[in-house]
Amino acid sequence: MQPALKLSLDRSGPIPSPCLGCPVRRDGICRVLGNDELGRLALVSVRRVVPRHEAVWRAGDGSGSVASLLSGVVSLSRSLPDGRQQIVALQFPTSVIGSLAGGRELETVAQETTRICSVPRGHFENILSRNPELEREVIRQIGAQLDEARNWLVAIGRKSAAERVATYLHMLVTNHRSPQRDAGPVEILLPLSRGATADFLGLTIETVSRKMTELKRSGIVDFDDATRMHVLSTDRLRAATGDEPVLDQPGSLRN
Amino acid sequence: MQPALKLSLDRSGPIPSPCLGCPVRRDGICRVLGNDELGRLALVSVRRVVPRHEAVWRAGDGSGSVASLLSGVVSLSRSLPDGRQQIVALQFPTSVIGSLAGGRELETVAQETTRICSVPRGHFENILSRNPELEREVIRQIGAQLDEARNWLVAIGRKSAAERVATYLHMLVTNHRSPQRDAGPVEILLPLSRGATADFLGLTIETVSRKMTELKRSGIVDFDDATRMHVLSTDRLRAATGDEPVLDQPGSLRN
DNA sequence: CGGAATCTTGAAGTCAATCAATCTACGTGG
DNA sequence: CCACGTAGATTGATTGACTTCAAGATTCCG
Repeated sequence: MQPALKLSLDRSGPIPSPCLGCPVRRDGICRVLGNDELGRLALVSVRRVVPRHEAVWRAGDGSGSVASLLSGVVSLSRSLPDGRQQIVALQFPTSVIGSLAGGRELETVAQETTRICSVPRGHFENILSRNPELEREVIRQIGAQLDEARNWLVAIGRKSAAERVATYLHMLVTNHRSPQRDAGPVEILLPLSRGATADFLGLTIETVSRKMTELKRSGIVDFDDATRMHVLSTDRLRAATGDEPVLDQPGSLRN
Repeated sequence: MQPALKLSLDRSGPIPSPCLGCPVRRDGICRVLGNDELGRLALVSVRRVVPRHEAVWRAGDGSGSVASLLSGVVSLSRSLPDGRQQIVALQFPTSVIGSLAGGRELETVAQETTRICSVPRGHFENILSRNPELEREVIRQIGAQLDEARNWLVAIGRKSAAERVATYLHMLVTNHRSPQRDAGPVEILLPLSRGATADFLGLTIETVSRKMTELKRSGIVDFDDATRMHVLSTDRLRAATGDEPVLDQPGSLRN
């Protein structure tokens, strides 16, 4: 990465009020904008709270918007005509969702109570074309999403059910405590219902449930209830994902 | 899309000689460059022929390049430490491959004799930062690849073996005769071996072979040999992909 | 022509799906 | 407050699709 270019030379002006104390100000896509552009963006942006299990927007709702995820978790999914469904991505805060390139029609559903900061597509594209730094940031974001989609492709295509579940849980751990060093037990609230988990992992509800029970019985994780998980050994969980060369850690299951 | 902006006002100058008669000149990513920039790009570009089944480059070969596919077919794949492999994308001519955003280390292998036009990553990024139109084109490309990866995620995660094979064959048909209207039998040379097809579809060689035989026995396609296919009914093939609402076409199999 | 890959085909085995209860959590209203 | 109803989750029994194992058949190339 290079030092910021001088193209948006308008770092002047006050921070627009809606953006003051925005939870995503530091890591979101808007961080590359000067206060001036940020102000223009803030003028057309709308904050919205989407309750758990409600659609953020419908698969093909015309014009479309681009939004930043402020909090919560959102699933992007696609269905076959006979109803089979696959979640193709989970989005966590600071991610951008909506009609950015690709334009594939994806069902976008809040899996937790979710707050977004939404901008009409046209406005976003205007600001985009004026801010090369923003364009590079968009490329970085889409690239990261492509990378992730391909990683899941490997998981869904080649991993066993147990490995997929472990991979999902391990991803939650990684997302939770960013790049922090591992250590003691972590408590994590699973954002997805068993059904959504199944749709994400290309499995059935029953299989997901069974594999979670196995992970629990083998002492890798524990559950207070269906959504409250304790990770007892991050190492063994990672070993169960199939992503690491096995060091013959006893108890690592692959079925 | 908007009419070309006046930013690269240097459409002047002669077409650089290597680009004269380039098979990708019209549809490749370079089409958005003026002759001036194109000339600079041509100076640092290298054409290369990669024989079937050879690596275009290795998973992590340092600096990296960005290349346009001139002809042939390339697979991008990722492996688990125990050797299980998944092809995460097939790339056809006009596509860009290499270290563009995402940066995930992917094994890149020619599945047919393949010609590429390659540029060192640094040079490409320089030209990229000078040409907003090129940046927008890159966003478009990555977005399309994201879209495709997600489509395959649905296929691998939720479709039966028979549907996956049909989807693959149908994709080849679609790629072959661009958006042309369907009609009589088409002959298509399968670019992937059975093994590579299995790695692409998340199946085994045997299952791929069996499903192809079933497709043949049901009269949807025919094979002269393992790689020379005749599509007898594009409609029934499409029906077999699972992507279309079924109109109760007799003979459409889903097992 | 011969030998090695690659592909096809068959038989047996296994993992995950399906079918079917049961259990738990939660919200509503009596 | 507890009975009741519903939705989600777990658990068990069985089925079935795909894999694995094992021969053959075919193609490719020296």
